Amino acid sequence: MGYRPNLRARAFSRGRTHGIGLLYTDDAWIFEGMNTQVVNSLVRALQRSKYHLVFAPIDSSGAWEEIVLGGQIDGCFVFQSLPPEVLTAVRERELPVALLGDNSDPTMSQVVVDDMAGAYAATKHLIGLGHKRILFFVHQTIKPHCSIGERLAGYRSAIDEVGLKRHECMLAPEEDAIDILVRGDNRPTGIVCYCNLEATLIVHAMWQYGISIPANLSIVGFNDLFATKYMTPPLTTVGFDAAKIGELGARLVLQDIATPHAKRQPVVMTVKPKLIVRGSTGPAAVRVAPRTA
Amino acid sequence: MGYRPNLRARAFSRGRTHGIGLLYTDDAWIFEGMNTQVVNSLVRALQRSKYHLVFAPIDSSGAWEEIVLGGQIDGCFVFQSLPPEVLTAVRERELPVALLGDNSDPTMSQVVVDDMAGAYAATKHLIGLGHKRILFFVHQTIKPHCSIGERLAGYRSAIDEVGLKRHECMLAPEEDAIDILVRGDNRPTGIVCYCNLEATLIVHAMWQYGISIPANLSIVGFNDLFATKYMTPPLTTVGFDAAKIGELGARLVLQDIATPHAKRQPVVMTVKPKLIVRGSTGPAAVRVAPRTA
DNA sequence: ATGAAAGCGCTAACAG
DNA sequence: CTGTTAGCGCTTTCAT
Repeated sequence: MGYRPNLRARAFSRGRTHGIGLLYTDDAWIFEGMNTQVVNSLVRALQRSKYHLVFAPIDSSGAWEEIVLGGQIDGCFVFQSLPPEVLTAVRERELPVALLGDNSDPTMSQVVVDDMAGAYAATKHLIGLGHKRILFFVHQTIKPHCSIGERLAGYRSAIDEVGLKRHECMLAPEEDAIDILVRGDNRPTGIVCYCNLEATLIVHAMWQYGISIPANLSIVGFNDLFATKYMTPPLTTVGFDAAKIGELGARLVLQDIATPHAKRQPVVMTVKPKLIVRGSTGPAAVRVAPRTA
Repeated sequence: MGYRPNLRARAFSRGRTHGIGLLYTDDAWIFEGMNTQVVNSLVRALQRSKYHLVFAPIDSSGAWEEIVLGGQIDGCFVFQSLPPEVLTAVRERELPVALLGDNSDPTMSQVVVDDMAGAYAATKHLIGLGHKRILFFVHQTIKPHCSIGERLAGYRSAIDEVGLKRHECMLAPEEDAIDILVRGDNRPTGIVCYCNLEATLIVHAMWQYGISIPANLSIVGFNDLFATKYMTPPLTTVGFDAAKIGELGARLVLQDIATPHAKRQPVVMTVKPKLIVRGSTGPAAVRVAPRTA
């Protein structure tokens, strides 16, 4: 009979807004790559439970404080790492929370990707193709993040296992990597990239140098996206189910909302990545002299 | 002295949540391409004014009704086209609103991109390079959207202006476009793509056929993204300032919120695109026989 | 000027 | 089990 409950009054009376915050800093790039898929699944998973996502970028305006402390949200997601004062505020408010892509605080629920396993599989793939000199490369624009260490560990584990020599180029400009790939007689024939960004940059650079992929250089990346699938050549990459992260994360905080603070238990859920072999990797290269760019 | 106003109580008392809805359907792909930048700027522009974005995907759950009719939001953005009952609800609620990427209702405020000018510039660019057979291509996965017609009109206007023949391949699978590009003696030497998706697909296909770009085929796309900038070759494309769309949109609805319903005036704001010339276009091709894929 | 009080629309506790 | 009422915490109006 046309009656509509007033959601503001209900929120006031019940002490719940049915909003869940998404706390993130600029450098988390939540609107890039796989992250958008995580966010998308977050929105949908929450909507299914009659909740909505409240975006709370942490910036100098301090608007996040209003949101977190003012009772605008019933729980929140912490996207990657955050300034300590934000975590403190969340804790003191006893706000249900799930960390997304951050494992720095074992007392909080979290969902993480098994990056180590992913990088291990990627490196093993190159080793299996006969590559002996394999570079691990992280571009300088990548911000410090736990996955860097995880992926590096996976790479090292595979390399060490077969007694190869490590070649690491960490948080460096791509010029450094190109230098290593193009100069000297002992150039790497394979490269494990931190993510699709490095892969894209390197493919682009090699194209300029006339080094063909995978004939002369094999490349593995991370992240399975439209753009990587249609690179020339299509990128061999470590993919994972990003939507699952959102679903699991939503379940965690919704569960905690329904649980009195005292009986909440931090739980960590892991999503397993898998290697997707495409055209950017092949048997260890017969080397050709690079032409100058 | 540590006092925190309770936002729920304030929302109740004042009758405003400081939330602005983002109404969209699945097929609007708001987490793809330029759209993510629009959304991102929306979030930031609102936060600057102490508002927050409430994502309201229109799905079968009908959750949007609660949000729109239940007073969960003080205004909203309509992202591309929506089912008519949603628009009706928005209108009846007299909710301040701005259309984003949709010009179907002149009685509502809106911000649009001048797609016609963009496509015109793209086509003129190819004409200027001496191309005589220029194809306009929209992939089948693109959903009906006003920009398709606009871009087509821009293409036609440029083509007709110099008396060339139109070649249009609308809402077709890429196989159709490839067919046109690869078979026969009178193949197009230039192609205007609806967006970066078509450009990516075509570049990928031509790579398989051994047709080199831009030597044998020139391609112009739409959207300026990391992925298009680092394509091989880098894509000549029509770019526009997506962040501006969010800023203007936010201004429009915030303004209307501060204005009594009776005195609100629909205003349309246009953002001008510009052609970014990169490596995927060059002088009209000397044709080579395609090798079989 | 400052301070008291009514009211927003719902929920939950309580009385009948 | 149904019907009444107090109360959530702020804003705004009205009296002082």
